Parts: sequence; C-alpha cells; structure tokens
Amino acid sequence: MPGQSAQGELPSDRVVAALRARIVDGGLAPGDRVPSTRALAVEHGVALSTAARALTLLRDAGWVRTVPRVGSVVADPRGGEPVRPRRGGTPTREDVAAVAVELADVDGLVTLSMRRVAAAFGVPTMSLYRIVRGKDDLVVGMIDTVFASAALPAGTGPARARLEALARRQWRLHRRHPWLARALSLSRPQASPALLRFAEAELAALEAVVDDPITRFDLHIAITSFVRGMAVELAAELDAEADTGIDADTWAGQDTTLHEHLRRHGGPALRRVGDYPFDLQRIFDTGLRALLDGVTISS
Amino acid sequence: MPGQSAQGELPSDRVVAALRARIVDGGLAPGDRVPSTRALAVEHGVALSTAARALTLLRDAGWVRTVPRVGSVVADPRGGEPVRPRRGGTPTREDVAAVAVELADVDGLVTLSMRRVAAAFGVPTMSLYRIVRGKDDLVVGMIDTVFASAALPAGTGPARARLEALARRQWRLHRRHPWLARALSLSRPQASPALLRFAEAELAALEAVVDDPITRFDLHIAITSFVRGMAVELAAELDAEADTGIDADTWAGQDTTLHEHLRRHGGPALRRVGDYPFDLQRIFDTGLRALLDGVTISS
DNA sequence: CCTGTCTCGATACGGTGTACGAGCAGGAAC
DNA sequence: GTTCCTGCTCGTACACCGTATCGAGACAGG
Repeated sequence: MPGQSAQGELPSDRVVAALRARIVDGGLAPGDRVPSTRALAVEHGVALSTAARALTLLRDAGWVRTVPRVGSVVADPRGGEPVRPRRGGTPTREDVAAVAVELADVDGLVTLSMRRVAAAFGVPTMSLYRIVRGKDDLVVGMIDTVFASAALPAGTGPARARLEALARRQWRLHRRHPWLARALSLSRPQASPALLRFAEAELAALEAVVDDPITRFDLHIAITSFVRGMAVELAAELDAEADTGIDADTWAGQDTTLHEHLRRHGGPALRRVGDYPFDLQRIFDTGLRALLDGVTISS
Repeated sequence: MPGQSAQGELPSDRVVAALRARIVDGGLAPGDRVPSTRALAVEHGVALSTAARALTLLRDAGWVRTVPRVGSVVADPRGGEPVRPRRGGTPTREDVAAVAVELADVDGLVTLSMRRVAAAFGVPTMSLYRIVRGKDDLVVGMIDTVFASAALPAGTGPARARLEALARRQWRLHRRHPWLARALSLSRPQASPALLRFAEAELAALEAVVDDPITRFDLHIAITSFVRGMAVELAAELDAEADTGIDADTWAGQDTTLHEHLRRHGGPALRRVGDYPFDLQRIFDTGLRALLDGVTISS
C-alpha cells in the first residue's frame, strides 16, 4: 500500500537524493543557490509542495540553508550544527512527540492516528507532516521522548546493582507507557540519543563484569531484549485487564474455555504448578535476578 | 476504528451470550429448537447475518447443533466433542491459517490483509468471516499453526540441555517466520494448544532444576520473554536488510547519520566496544547461556 | 503594483477491517 | 405444486487509516 510508509521511496526523497548527489559531486558548491521550488518541480516533474518538502528536508539535514527572499543555498559543511529547528510559535518535533505520548498513554497505540494527534494539537492534519516525516517518525520521536524523560541511575557502586537499576528503570518506563513495548517492536532500531544514553550506561556497568568487548555488547542486547520481552507481556496483560473491565461476561466465558484447554492440552507439569498467582513484577524480578546471575557468573 | 477488533464487543457476541444464558438456565433444554436466524434478528434488533453468525459461533463452541432443514437445536452437553468442523469442500480454520502463514512468510505481516488471504484462497473476502472470527482470530490461528508445526525436542536427558533445545526450537521458528514476533506482541495471550505443549515441556524440564513451583513458572515466562524479545530484534534486523536491498542509497545515508549520532551522543563505553560484528545468532547464544546459567545456579 | 517564493490546509487516493442485508437453494408443510 | 421458511453466500458500504498533491493565500523585493 502507499501508506506503508516505507521510508525512502517517496518522490521527495528522489529529489533530495538528486540534489545531494549534485552537492557532493561539487556541481553545487557551498554558497551556490540551489534550484527554486518551482524549478525543482518542473525539473523532476513533481508538485510544487513536493519540491518544497524536499528543500525542507535538505535544510533540516543541514545540506542547505535558507536565505530569506533569495532561496536556498548550499551550506558550508563545516558550518556547525545542522540548523536548529526554527523557534517561534511553530511547534517543534519534541512538542508533537510529547502530545502524542500523552495521547498514547491514555488511549493506547492502536487508536493513535495522525488526525487525532493533529486534533489534540489544534492544527490541521497535514501540518504535522512539516514537523515529522510521517507516523513512523512520530513513533520514533515518542520513544525518544520517553527515554529522554527518564533520569539515569547513578553510575557508581557495584556493577551488579547498577545493571539492576538500569533494567528496573526501563521496566518502570514500560509500566508508565504500556504502548512502548509495541512501539519498539514495530519500529526499526533508530539511533535515538536517549536510547544511546541507556546503552552507554549499561555498557559502562558491564565493563566491570565482562572483559571481552563483543560478549559485553552481546549481553547488553540480551538484557535489553529480556526487558522488552517482559514488557510485551505486560502490555498484553494490561490489554486483557482493560477488556475485562468492559466486558466481564465474555472474559469469563473465555476463561472457562482457557481452563478447559489447559485441562485438555496441558500436561502433568503444567497442572503440578497448581494455583499460580500471576504477578508480572515478581516474574520480572525473578527473571532479572537469574539473568544477572548468569551474566556475573562468567566474570 | 470500528475494526479495532476488540473481541467481545461485537453484536453477535451479545446474541451468543443471551442464548447461552437461556440454555444454562434450562429455558432451553437439549433437543429444543433454538430460535431461527430471522427470529433472533428481530428479537435482538440485529441483522440477519449477525444472527446467523451467532448461531455459527454457538455451533462451533458445541452449544447447539444444526439439523438440516429444521434449524438449530440445543446440543446434549454429554454429546461428546464440540462438533468437528464440517468436513468437505469448505475450508477449515486450519486451512485458512496455513495459507495466511505462507503469505506472511513471503510478504510480511504488514501487507497481510483479509482481502489478500481471501484472494489467495480463491474465496470472496467476507467468506473468511465464516471461518475465522476476524483478523485477530486469524493471527492467533497462524501462531497456533506455526507452533504446532514444530516438533518438540526429546523430553529426556539433562534438564539444562532440554531447556536449551526448547529455546532454540522456538528461536528457529522465529527465524523461519519473521512475522511471528510481531504477531505475538500484537495479540493477547491466547490459549493455544500448541503453545501449551511448549510450556508443558519447558516446565517439565524446569522441574529438575527449580523446586518452588511459583519460581519455576516465573522462570518459564522469563525464558519465553527473552526468546521473544530477541525475536523482535531479529524481525527488525530482517526488515532493515530488506530495506537495504531495495534502497541502498537511503540506508547508506542513514548509516552516516547513525555513526554521527553515535559519535556525538555515545559515551566512552560505547566507543570502547569498537568494531562490533552484529550477529543475532551469537547474541542469542550468549544471552541464552547467561540466562540458563542463572536459572540453574539457583538449584 | 507586480512577481517570485514560501506556507498553509483542504481534498483525494488507495488501502484497511468488518457490519450489513439482498438474494439464493432447498426441504417442509399445506 | 405451490408457498413458506430455513440457513448460507457474498457484494456493497461504512468509518477510518496514512499521506501525496495541489490550489489559494501571505509576504518581501524589485
């Protein structure tokens, strides 16, 4: 589908790529004027707004800079930061992400649509697309927002305690934002500064425990995966609870069939567990302890 | 959206619940005729097809049985199995799930739509809804199909080896069906016979290692979560690879910005890792070893 | 004032899941 | 033999999604 949001196939990206190519070739030197919106439009056979979008993207990436009343000019590669998002009344990426996070916290990720975010923001739907590249990008921004909101635990003390604190911190984030697990599983791994800070802290703690740098990084990913896997379970649990509240009867019906299934297909080991108090916090604690035991044992 | 497919709120469920209530009350005894489709439709103010669907659901659940040319009749509770899905030319739930699995294996879960499944099956779209309850139900069926296709490793030998084999088997399933992780994270935990078989085997192996039944079940969930968390990573990796193939240029561009991000936001510990060969199989092995070390250590 | 440039927002497109109800084949009853 | 009435089939329609496109307006320079 066209709404698949497979980033990289959009017409504006083709224009961006072409211009970037001309810049790195030297065909366009720093200071040179880049073709105007209209020129780009006829040159590439696209709509004006598409060309305008391409220019915006180039500017946000730091390739060109906009000189008011003149046009866009190739930026100096040494020219410092990739242009701060223009301040002023216009909402920033962070603002939009923050609003979307609030919305998702209340209603979940499924009902989060661009239209709804825009409405909550008080702007027309399509105006969002000047601030974020699309829904995927918005979700990445939300993830970044959430992880940026979490303070890192102290980087001192015993390594084991630091690792535990870091995992717990992430787990708390998932408790607060149940959509997070689903969002992480849906999005590609993006380079999010806030996520990198967590990775950095965890790797630093692991240095005291694991010598081999590759194994160290492996274990970092393994721990993260464990936390996220548990978070997925948590999200599912919360969903189920929400459903129970709405429709207790149906749930009860499913419950009986669940028990029936368990009786029919579950073997002796499953039955031997008996009455099991399902408490994800305890499960998380137990699992994390085991995992960290295993990590520290190899030192 | 109305297609949110929150199971349990459908009008047909209300009808089902009402009829079930009348049956358990004794208002409708075994052998009694249940109201006809049309009668149900006017009684509950729903469409004919909704009423028909309700009857189908009741029959599949074994509450009633259809006497051709007469109507539906309350089934004898002792009457054995909940009615085999009628054999013959009509495709069964398993058939549909199998086709959907093939489709998802090739094209991924995102492009899997009811229309596409129906087309691949050669039936009209809406005919699927007589076989599965909706897309969520179809996905659950797909999960069940996949797990049912996997043979369980031998239930003998050292517990540690059995646990490892079980985790590996699940991991292999995720390698073969990259959509599986996403499907599991999206769906509620359903009582799937095939999944229960895995749980049973894992619990049996854990019995030799963990005495406390609650801790044992906790660790079972923890191990499963770890595997699934790693599988999510795997799915993301495969997605990224697919994108690279299609659009190497864009990916290269993202790569530079990724490295830039890493340089800017990554701390010393991240840099000290140096060149890291990203290989999820090795990461999985390392992580699993650590986790199982931690599990067996507490014995 | 004109004119080239940028900004904005409505509209439209192609997709989704699924509720709905008109039409159908065929045995039962008259 | 006709007329009901059954359950079944499936084409249509709805509400919603993400987002590309484009026309109309804002604004500064000449």
